[in-house]
Amino acid sequence: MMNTVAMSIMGSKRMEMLANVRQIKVPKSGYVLAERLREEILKDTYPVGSPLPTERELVSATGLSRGSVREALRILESQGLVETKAGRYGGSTVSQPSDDLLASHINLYAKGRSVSLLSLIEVRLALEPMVAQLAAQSRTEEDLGQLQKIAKRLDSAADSEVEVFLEENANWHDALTGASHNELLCAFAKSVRGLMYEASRIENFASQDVRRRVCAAHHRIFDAIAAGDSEAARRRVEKDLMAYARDLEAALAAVAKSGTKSVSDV
Amino acid sequence: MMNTVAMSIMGSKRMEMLANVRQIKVPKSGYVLAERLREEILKDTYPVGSPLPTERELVSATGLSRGSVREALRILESQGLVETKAGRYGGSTVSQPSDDLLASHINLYAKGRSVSLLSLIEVRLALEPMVAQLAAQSRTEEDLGQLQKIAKRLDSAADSEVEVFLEENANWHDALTGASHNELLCAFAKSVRGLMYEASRIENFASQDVRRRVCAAHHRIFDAIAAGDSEAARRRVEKDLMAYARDLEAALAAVAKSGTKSVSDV
DNA sequence: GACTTTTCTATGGTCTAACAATTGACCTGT
DNA sequence: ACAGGTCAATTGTTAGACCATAGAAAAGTC
Repeated sequence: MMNTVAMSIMGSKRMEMLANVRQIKVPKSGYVLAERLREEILKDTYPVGSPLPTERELVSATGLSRGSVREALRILESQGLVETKAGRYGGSTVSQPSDDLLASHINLYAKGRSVSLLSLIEVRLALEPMVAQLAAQSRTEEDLGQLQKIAKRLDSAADSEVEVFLEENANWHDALTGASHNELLCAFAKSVRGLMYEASRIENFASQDVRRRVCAAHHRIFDAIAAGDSEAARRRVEKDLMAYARDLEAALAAVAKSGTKSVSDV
Repeated sequence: MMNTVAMSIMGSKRMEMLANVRQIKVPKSGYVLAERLREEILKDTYPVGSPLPTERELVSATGLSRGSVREALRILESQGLVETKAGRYGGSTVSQPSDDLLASHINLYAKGRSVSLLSLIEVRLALEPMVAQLAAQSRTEEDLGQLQKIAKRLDSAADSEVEVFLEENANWHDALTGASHNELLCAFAKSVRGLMYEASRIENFASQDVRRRVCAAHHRIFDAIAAGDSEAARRRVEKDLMAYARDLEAALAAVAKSGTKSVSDV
């Protein structure tokens, strides 16, 4: 037993210690390994395709079990940093995160958080005018050829199947985005466009009238980009996008009387 | 043995079949489970915090081994869709991908692909003017108070330690970004800013002169946002950012004679 | 010699079984 | 009322085995 004086002293000592120890975080072994490997990979001394140690080598190097090693590899794989192949001469290799992977993470974020359609439009309104501006500055002859080829297909699809039109329209936008020659901007723009596409296709929104207007708009944008007039390209895209946003808003108001539309309502 | 006639018949049959089977992809079991759970989670019928089945329940429900189930959970965890806690009454629960998680994936993309500093500036130039514009439209009184508080601390840090200044500057930008009340735009802007911060702090770029100019710029932006003048806010940010880009370019040109600067050179 | 086919084998993919560590609820004594 | 101990369900981790895959290399065939 202890008297009250001793206890109060201990109490104060405890307080002192508490201030120094704080929260202790004991990470799981798989995450620790993933972290180490990630650092090593990002040091950039290993070109894409370089082989990582085999699972069994990692086991003996780390002292962990194969299960933990494999969990680490799954984490890195879903971050796009490694790829794994089975079979002899298989194994894990260093990889670069793909556009699609980043887009899928952005999608998960937007869907998981039920981001509103309005927010998506705002983001698109931030990205796409810049895309057009950069495309006007950086486009190659090949970019122009590609755009023109798709525009042709798109024109002929304007009067037929909606599905085909929508797909070719997506292709056209992807080609335009690619012409900006900015990977990150590209990845952002593509995934936001994909999200809006999902959210708006349900509405049966693309009437023939709308489709004709879209084609006309594309031609004007193309001309500005072909001429290298970045200011005109930006303004055109901005204007068209705002018109699109108004149309979409009107269509939604007509259809839905039930709360805010969000990307998860698909 | 078989005669040549029979063989040629078989040959043609083989061709027919080939056209129908195509490429067969055998996915790993963990990924299949992750996919199913992801769909279920995204159906949005489960609020954040809902418990998933325990690992052993998943084992008996799917017929997979615990290892495969755990790999599936690690995948979902690194996508921010579930959180897992140990202990009794622990287990996995539905979660929303956090801003930070999305930012970290964007960072991995940019670092893994060695995105150039120029590209980052371009993306920022797309995002931040829109952030300011939206902030001017949507800012609450609380947002303004927060901004002003941080601006005060920033002003007093302008003449002292660079580190403190940089941190408060980041805080100010985060507060501004938050005032736009657009989660996705927020997440984009924050991570791109973080990447540029990393890439530019090395350069010892924030001279006292620069710091003073930054503070003055912030005040002007604040005034526009407080007044609700979205056009002015947008123009100001755009102008300041372009000035910043020029300064940065000059500083880099002065320092580095060696190739293109990229975010991986840290 | 140029080609198919077979065999070989290191690698990831999967399963089983067990034990350790964790942690919130509950009980118990004071 | 409350500090501490006990309990039990759950994740964390390991060990060992076997299966499936897929390139290389060897063997066979024309």
